[in-house]
Amino acid sequence: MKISTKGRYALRVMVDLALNGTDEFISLKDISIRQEISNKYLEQIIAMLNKAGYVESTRGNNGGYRLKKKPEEYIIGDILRATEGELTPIFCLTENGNCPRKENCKTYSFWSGLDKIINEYVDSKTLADLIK
Amino acid sequence: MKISTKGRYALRVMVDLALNGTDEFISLKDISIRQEISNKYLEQIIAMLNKAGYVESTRGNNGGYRLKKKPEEYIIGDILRATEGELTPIFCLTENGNCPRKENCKTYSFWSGLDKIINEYVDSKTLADLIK
DNA sequence: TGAATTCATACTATTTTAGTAGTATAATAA
DNA sequence: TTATTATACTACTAAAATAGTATGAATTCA
Repeated sequence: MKISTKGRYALRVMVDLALNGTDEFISLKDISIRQEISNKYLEQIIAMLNKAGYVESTRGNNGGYRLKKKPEEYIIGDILRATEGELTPIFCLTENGNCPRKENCKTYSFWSGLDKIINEYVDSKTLADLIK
Repeated sequence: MKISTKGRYALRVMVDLALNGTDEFISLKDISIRQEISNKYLEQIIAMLNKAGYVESTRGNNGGYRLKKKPEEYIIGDILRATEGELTPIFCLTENGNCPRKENCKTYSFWSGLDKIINEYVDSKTLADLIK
C-alpha cells in the first residue's frame, strides 16, 4: 500500500508555496530546483492543483504560482485526493460501485474501518500543521 | 492507495479456513469455489501463508490446509504483511533505507503519523474479530 | 496403481507509475 | 514590438507491479 509520487510531490509543492510565496508568484523552476523534482513532471502535478482551484497562476515574466487561500484552510486529504484520486483501500466499495459479496463478506467491515481511520487522519491535518 | 488482491484474498482464505475447517484439512479447490477465486492464484497466496507458518498442510488425497492456531491468535496486520509486504505508505523511510531530505522535510511527520495509525488499526484486530 | 492434492517455477498480459519531449500559447519588460 | 520567461497541452515511453495462467513434479490415500 503506497501513495504515489503524485500525492507526495503535490504536498511538497504546497508546502513550498506556503513557505516561500506569501504574496508574489513563484515559478515552477524555482520549486523544482528547491524540491529536486523535474520541472516537467511538476507541471503535470501542479496542473491538477490548479484545476482543483488550490493555486492560482500568472504567465509571463515573473509569473508562477501562489496559494489561493491561507495554509490553515487547506485540508491535506483534499490535496491528496485531488492528485491521487480516492484514498480508500476499499475496492469492495469503489471497484465496480459495489461488491456483490459485501453482505456475507466477513472482511468488509474491517476494510471499511481502515478506510475510515485513514480518511479521518488525512482530513484532520491542514497545510498549516505541516509548515509550523 | 490500494491494497492488492494478495492481501485481500489472503484474509478471505484465512476467514474461510476459520469458519469451515476446525479440525480436518480443507482443499484449496473447495476454498476457491466458495470464494470465487482462481485455484491457481490461491496456490501462490496460500504458499506465503504457509511459509509464514500461519497454516499447515498435507498433500495427497483428502489433503489441504488448516489453521495452526486459534483465530483469536492471528493478528490481521501480520497476515497482511506476510502477503503484501510492508503496509507503510512511507517511502521516505522504506524506499532506500532513508530519505536524505528527511530532516528538513515538512511532510515527513505527516506520513509517519499516517503509517502509525494504519499499523495500529490492523494490529488491533484478530481473525476472531472478523468471523464473529 | 490411480486419483487427488500440494509444491515449485516459469511465463504472460495488462495496468500503473514515473517520468520525458515537444510544441503552442500567453504575458511582461525593455 | 520583440525577446524573454513562463504556463498549457498532448504524446510518448521504459520499468515495475499486478493479476493471473501453465506446466509439471512430489506426495498421500484408498
